[in-house]
Amino acid sequence: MAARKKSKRDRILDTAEELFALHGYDGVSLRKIATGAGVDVALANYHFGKKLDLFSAVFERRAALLNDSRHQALRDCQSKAGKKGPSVEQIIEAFLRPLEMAQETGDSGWKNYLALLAYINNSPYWGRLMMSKLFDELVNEFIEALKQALPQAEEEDIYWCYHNMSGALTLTLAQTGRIDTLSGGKCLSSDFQSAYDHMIPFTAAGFRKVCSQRSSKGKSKGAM
Amino acid sequence: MAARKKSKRDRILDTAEELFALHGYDGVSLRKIATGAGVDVALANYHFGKKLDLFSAVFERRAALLNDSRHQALRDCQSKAGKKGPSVEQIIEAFLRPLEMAQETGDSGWKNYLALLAYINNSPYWGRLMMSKLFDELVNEFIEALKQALPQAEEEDIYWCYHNMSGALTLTLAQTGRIDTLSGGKCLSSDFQSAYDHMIPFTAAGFRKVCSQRSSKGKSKGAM
DNA sequence: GTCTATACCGTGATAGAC
DNA sequence: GTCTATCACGGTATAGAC
Repeated sequence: MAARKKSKRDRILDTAEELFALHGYDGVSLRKIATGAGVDVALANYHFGKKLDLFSAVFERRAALLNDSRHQALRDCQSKAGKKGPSVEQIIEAFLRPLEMAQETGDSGWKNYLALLAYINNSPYWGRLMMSKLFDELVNEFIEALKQALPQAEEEDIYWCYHNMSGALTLTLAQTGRIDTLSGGKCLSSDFQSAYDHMIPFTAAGFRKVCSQRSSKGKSKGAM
Repeated sequence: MAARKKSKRDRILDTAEELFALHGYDGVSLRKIATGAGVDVALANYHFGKKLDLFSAVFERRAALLNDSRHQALRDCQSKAGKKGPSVEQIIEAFLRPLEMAQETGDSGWKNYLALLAYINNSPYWGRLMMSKLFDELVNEFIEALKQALPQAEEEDIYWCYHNMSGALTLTLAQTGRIDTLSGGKCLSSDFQSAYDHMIPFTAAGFRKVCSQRSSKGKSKGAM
């Protein structure tokens, strides 16, 4: 590992990323971060200011890279698909596979970052505060593509399907090991390929089902 | 509200439930809980012992009730279905609707409890520690029923589908308001009926898709 | 038995001295 | 960049009031 070649600043970010992902914002002290990174307590403050600013710095560090690779995956599948546009499956593939690839790099930093993303996205407090600024633009691109792939769909249905997909993804990113226990070891949270190979057809089928039946909202809607 | 009629002990549990759901275990102090409940700091200690024990007490308080109503819903749909057994849709309905009903009681305690469940289930730390003891038995009943409804399915596929369903549910329970923002107010986290009316066909379609195609594990499997 | 007041002592975030 | 002081906050135990 070239870990010891990293600057102290980067080691603080890496350690903070790991600990915040595991214990959340309040479960981690600057002292533990400093100890883990092998630096003095005050250095985090010197580089990043307040604890909250360090948290934001960690969250922002990899966001642009992630958005770029997902954006690029969408563009690729769109140009491959030509004028008719990509299918639901292809769009979802573009939305999800870059995350699998990030988790599968040997770099545990990406695994930790994505677990942190899961923590933030699932939190009523942090989700409201921090998700929109970094991820709305990208998500809206995908929502637009999905609307075009499902032209008969009601807008609300698309958003609810996206919500369900996002939930499945979030739990996958969180790496809780729950599926390991439930399945008696037959499935593993750490088996990313299996996770995404199942998640993609699962969510695509959900989109197709919900968005093909006219108005699944339960109320009395008429037209087919 | 009959809130002022509650015992101090119950007010501590209610306040702890609300604050833990919003801020997580470490984001809440016993002093804030005491203040919120209108009691002395030491009273939580008197009734529940350590902070961790209070956390567990909150988590355990409604678990049996919840398990009972879901268990009953499964039994009901099984006896209604007769010898052929219930469909995937009916089983998922039995798994999810009791949660919608709990969220829709005027009692905000259930909403808070289920948001806390989302926090715990999505946490790599707490999930490992606390989910199995209270919920494995019930989940395994449902997994068994699903296996019977999808006899051609590989066991791993069932578990991965359950994982995806659990993720969609978890994000719904968390009440993050993210869908409100993304949809520009067209969909609301607080609109439980819409949430479950979409989640049920979405996840059922996912189960059917993944569990009908022989082995979606990606490797070179032949048939279908 | 239920509850309050209070004390203890560790931990934490942050700022200022070096 | 680093070390150290400060000062608030937090978990918990105890003594005793009601």
